[in-house]
Amino acid sequence: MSQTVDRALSILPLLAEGPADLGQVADRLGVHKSTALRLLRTLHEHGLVYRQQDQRYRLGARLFALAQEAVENLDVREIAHPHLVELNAQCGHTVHLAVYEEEEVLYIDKVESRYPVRMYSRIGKPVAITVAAVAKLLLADLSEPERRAVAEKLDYPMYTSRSVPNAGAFLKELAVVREQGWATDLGGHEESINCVGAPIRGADGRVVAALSVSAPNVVVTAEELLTLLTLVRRTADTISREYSGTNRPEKA
Amino acid sequence: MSQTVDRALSILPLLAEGPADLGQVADRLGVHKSTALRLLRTLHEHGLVYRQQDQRYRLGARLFALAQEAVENLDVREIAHPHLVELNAQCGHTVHLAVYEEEEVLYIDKVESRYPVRMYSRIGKPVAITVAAVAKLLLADLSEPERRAVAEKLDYPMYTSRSVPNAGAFLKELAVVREQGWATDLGGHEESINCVGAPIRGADGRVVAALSVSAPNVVVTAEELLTLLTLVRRTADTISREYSGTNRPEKA
DNA sequence: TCTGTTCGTTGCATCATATGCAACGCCCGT
DNA sequence: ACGGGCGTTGCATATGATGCAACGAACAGA
Repeated sequence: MSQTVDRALSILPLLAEGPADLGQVADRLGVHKSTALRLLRTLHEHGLVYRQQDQRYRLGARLFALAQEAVENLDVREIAHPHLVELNAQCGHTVHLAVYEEEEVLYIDKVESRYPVRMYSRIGKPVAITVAAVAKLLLADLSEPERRAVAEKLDYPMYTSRSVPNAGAFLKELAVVREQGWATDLGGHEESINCVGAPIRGADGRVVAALSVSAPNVVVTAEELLTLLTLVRRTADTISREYSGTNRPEKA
Repeated sequence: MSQTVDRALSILPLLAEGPADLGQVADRLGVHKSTALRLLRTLHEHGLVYRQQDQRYRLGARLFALAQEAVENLDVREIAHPHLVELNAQCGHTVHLAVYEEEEVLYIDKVESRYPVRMYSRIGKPVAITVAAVAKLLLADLSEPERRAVAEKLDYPMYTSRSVPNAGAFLKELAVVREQGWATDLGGHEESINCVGAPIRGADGRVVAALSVSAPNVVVTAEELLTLLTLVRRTADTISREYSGTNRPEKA
């Protein structure tokens, strides 16, 4: 809506790909160098871009600080955190907390596994939306038309042979998840890793976040997965109760 | 330099404090509501702000994704990471990697302690600049006038009784660090935690990053700290060599 | 149910402001 | 010494951002 701001902001994803010099930025924006310069200067003043010694621009430090503050201000996260830690203490595996926003699912908290096997994931990182247990949980709660709309738009990368292959299969999976109130990812993202997840609901019953436990194939047998499931669901329910209690829902 | 962009970007730190509605944003920017609306809309289109159900604005998901991509593109981080993991494997404690940028020091990587005691820190979080070992290392490498300028500008919060109290003491400490080529934080941030750190240098000898090991007081005796020191320095030197080799310094 | 208030939204006329141009200066390589 | 590339600056133009005023919806109180 505001051309100037629009152009300025377009610079950020561009720099996220890697450092770029003034000319490159101007070209990719389709504007004159002097214009690009002024935009970059403004971004620089706000700390969003950083100028390295070779004069090329990179994304700047304030970006991290902002993302950091933002994530710390999420009330679900604050309430959930101690419970995630406890869950981790009980099962030892990696615990994730995720939310849905604007067609993306992203991790907002994580407690690392006690075991040497580590999952590659990071707070703020967009989740593999078509396969992750938390993603299924969050999307399953959308209205039927929304679910369809989103499912159609997604890509379905085959991380493994057990990844969800297409929109049809995904919608079917979402229906199951919606029905049963929990979700799994059985080697759909990484061959050797299974996850079990459960939804966290606000006072109005809508899913506001989802948590999951990720455990390596070798360690967790089918029965173990079942124990994990009950544990996970119990934790999620506890968080839901606490969240609904302390936190008035912002409108239904 | 660009008023419109400047105003738009001013909204971000404002929202970092917590969600705000249109009126609040307009007031704090000192502009008309319609103006604020257009700015927010533009930010929204780029995913930097998110509108929650109660219509208030929050910082958005893309912010995280951007910060994420940015940190992953740092080449020091990429090179250092395996060595940090190995260092962690050898000593078991939390390992941090940090860089200096625009008067801030921030963590860009972290390997968690094997022990249950966890430090509160997060990638992207600004470091307690006056006390952390990594901060001392990074600042010690600045030119003398720069050091003085920065030291004057800083606050010196007394996290503990052993925190660095003022600019004078800080500059003195930096001189020591500069001289000896390593740094410590002995309970200056958290009473019970000690850190040892060493600098990572580029081909031109300038410090490009710093790493540190953080260990709880009770576990690490004076002699143990010494073993950690040699281990830490060795790791840092290894990374320095690798970084200088593969990576032509961007100008001296 | 009606009324007053608050808050987000829209269209529009005005002019502040972002834009592109052209010229300059700098660094680097030849 | 010379030429090319790149970042930077000042300036005239008109584009596009701004504030206003009016509308509409949601809400509270009577």
